[in-house]
Amino acid sequence: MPAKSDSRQRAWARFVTAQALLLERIEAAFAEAKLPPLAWYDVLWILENAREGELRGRLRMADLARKAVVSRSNVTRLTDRMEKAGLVARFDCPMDGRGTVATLTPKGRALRAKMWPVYKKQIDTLFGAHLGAREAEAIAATFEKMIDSFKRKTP
Amino acid sequence: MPAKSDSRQRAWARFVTAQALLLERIEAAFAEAKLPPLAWYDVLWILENAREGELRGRLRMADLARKAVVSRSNVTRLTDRMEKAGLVARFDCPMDGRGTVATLTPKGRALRAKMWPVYKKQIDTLFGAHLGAREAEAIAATFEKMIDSFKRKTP
DNA sequence: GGCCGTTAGTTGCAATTGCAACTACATAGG
DNA sequence: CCTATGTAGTTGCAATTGCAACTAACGGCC
Repeated sequence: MPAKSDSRQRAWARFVTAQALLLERIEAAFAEAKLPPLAWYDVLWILENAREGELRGRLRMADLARKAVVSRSNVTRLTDRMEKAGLVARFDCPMDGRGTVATLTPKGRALRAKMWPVYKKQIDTLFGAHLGAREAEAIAATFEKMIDSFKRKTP
Repeated sequence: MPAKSDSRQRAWARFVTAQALLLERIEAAFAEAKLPPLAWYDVLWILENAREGELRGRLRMADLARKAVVSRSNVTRLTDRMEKAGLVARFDCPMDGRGTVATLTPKGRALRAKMWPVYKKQIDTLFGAHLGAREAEAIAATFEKMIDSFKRKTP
């Protein structure tokens, strides 16, 4: 955002600011409801939707890290805390002696279900309310392009 | 992002993921160029563009915090580090004995100028390249709406 | 089979962050 | 004028985070 910024740069600036504001508010909403932070929700959701994988609901730590967009060491600690809270379980990977797989426990599944309405409400009022259906699709498609192109560069 | 997610929720999910990936890459680009993190750039840029204000290039700490979307305590530490690095200076606010104002030093201005090309390159290739001019304007306008509506709720 | 370069995950350590408590000052009301 | 209430900024402390170093184990190759 220099003095003369074109529309793309303005879009970037708003993009960053909007997300910072909304995430702040979402975290606050979780905290008010005495629920864990968004990062936990992400992990729970990723694990819950990992059933398509080869390992039926189990996910390698590195895959979890990639999907949640956090560092591997961060996933380790995150999983530590969530395991201590009884939300996920870790097992040795059957195919790879070095590997570890994480799964959701029933308690973890229940917590995700409890967190979702709180999350959804924030998404709807802060984000969705400002988007037409067509616009939402366009934005989803555009960002998906960015994500794909990014991953193509860093596989 | 539940099982049946409408387009707005998908848009939100992509929005969050895209930003996490891009910010990660941008920080890496700054680090590779031996430059400070993005948070420093933000502060430098905000201060450089604060000349419009009543205080001519000086900004109250709380205003800086609001514009950078960080907590007040965080602004204090951030400013501490940047002051130690000679990039900003702090003075007592003339209008308010409790207040402090921050300004850019020449060195700070120079650093921002040096960081911008690195930042711009990342924005252009990771973000701008996937946006048509019209689309960029739409996105900028939409996110601006979100930000404004948000601030109206929390003034 | 045994060695070598890679990869998976964890851990130590230092840096960043947020929340809550605190000090200093400002402003309103009596 | 003086007290009461609120605000600005900083700081202590605990939690989260990333980077780099480490260990264990895979896979190719001789």
